[in-house]
Amino acid sequence: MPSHLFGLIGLCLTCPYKQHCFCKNLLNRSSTEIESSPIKNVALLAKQYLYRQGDMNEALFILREGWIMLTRHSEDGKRHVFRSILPGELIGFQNQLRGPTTYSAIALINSIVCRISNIVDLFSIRPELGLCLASALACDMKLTEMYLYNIAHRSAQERLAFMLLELHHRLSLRGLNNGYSFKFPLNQEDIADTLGLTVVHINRSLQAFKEEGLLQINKRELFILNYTAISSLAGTDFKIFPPL
Amino acid sequence: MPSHLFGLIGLCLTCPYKQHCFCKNLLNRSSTEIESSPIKNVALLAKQYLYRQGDMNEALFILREGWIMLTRHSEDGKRHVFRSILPGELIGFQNQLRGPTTYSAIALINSIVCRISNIVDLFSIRPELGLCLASALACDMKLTEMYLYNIAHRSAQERLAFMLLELHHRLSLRGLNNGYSFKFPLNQEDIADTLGLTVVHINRSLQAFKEEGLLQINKRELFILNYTAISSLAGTDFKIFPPL
DNA sequence: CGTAAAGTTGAATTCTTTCAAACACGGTGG
DNA sequence: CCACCGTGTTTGAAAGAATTCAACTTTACG
Repeated sequence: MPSHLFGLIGLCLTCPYKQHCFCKNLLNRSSTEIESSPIKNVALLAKQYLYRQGDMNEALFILREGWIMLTRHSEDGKRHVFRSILPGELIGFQNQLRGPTTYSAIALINSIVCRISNIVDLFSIRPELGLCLASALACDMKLTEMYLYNIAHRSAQERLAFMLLELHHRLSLRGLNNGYSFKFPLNQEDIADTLGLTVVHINRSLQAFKEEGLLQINKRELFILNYTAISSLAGTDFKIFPPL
Repeated sequence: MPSHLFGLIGLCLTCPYKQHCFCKNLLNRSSTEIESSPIKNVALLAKQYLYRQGDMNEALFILREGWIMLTRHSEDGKRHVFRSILPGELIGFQNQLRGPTTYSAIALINSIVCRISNIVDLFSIRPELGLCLASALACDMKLTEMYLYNIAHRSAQERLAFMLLELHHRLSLRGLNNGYSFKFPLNQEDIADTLGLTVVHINRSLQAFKEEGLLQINKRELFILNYTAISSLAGTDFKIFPPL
């Protein structure tokens, strides 16, 4: 491929998660018709911020490898984790809206993101991307709404069961699970801040699960031992979250 | 205007909330270049459903007049209100994703919605709409995230203050307020189900506000008497939600 | 091996829910 | 015009879920 074409599609063709990316429908076209585009990979170390709440950020990002969390800090010191971003997922479009970013993006483990710096150009060259983007956002919205529902109306154990299975489901769609177990880089405080509970309470809930033989955690790997039981607590059929 | 052009732009030109609609950027163009499109108005009576959770719904809707709530019922009888839809706002795009609708849309008062039935055609004729749509979804997302944060981390009175000012803000952007007061068709159960609290507790919180002279409710109209006090409880600067 | 970060435990407190009953109000029909 | 009915609002008391605070233990890591 000529080097001036190394851009959107050039990088995408080598992306291991291209089938989960919002732009996947464009990949069916011949790549030679695609213009070069200001896209490049960025590496992040564990605990490094991609951007911070309050920044004026212009770019769009897609996670290629790793695990990113979207977090919001409030004046009174509380933190909320909006969601975990898994490979193939898109972040940063919200920053296109007027005003500074309302949340931070932080890598939990070493990660690689694909950075699209000039969105306006990209969308003027390929307006069909707009609809792809809208679909990706609608998926995020659906997920966020499910968290909203769970946090608003359900008990600590139910929320926890929902979250763990939700992550398992999303990882499975990407082949990032190992049957009923998966790499789990979140600590108990991250879980607490995702579910609107305290670390202490998450700790007790997790222990209850372990004592009842529902799951096990070992060296940042989570093993679901009794899927049926956790699933009935979670109370959600994850088929409502099909792949993009 | 020739009658075959009475479609997207024909209806839109007469829409009182066109400046708040996701498609507003297209209205700057000459309307004669726009093809006819399968768009029409639909009237809803109070308490009538626009669509129901579980339906296979294909259309996109924009509220022209009235007040719609997006609700989700769970098997155990609980209800969650995701959000109130105000004139100019878009709903139903999520239904484009595979699978049945995950929530219902119900009119609280008599309403009129604009129905766009063939989305695929519309977006193939006007691909730029995709980006407009994505921006509208990003706004919804931002709002939903703020509710998520409030519900997950803050007290009943704080959530309530947030919700009332959030509605006041969004209504103000549309000129649907009357200074510090506005038409308020929600009952206490609707508020409770939006905030993840019980009616009883909402009742007590509202009374506390009334006793301290912060607000007053009269014949479905809400009067904010002490904006500063409620605002400090709400703890949010609504400038983060600019018009589209 | 020593320090910092993460996880665990108990007891007391607080906020919210639950349950049950009463009240207010608007609309309808006799 | 009044009695009645349903929906929505109000009130009290007891129970429950999660938080707070403070201390202790374990794990990770240079």
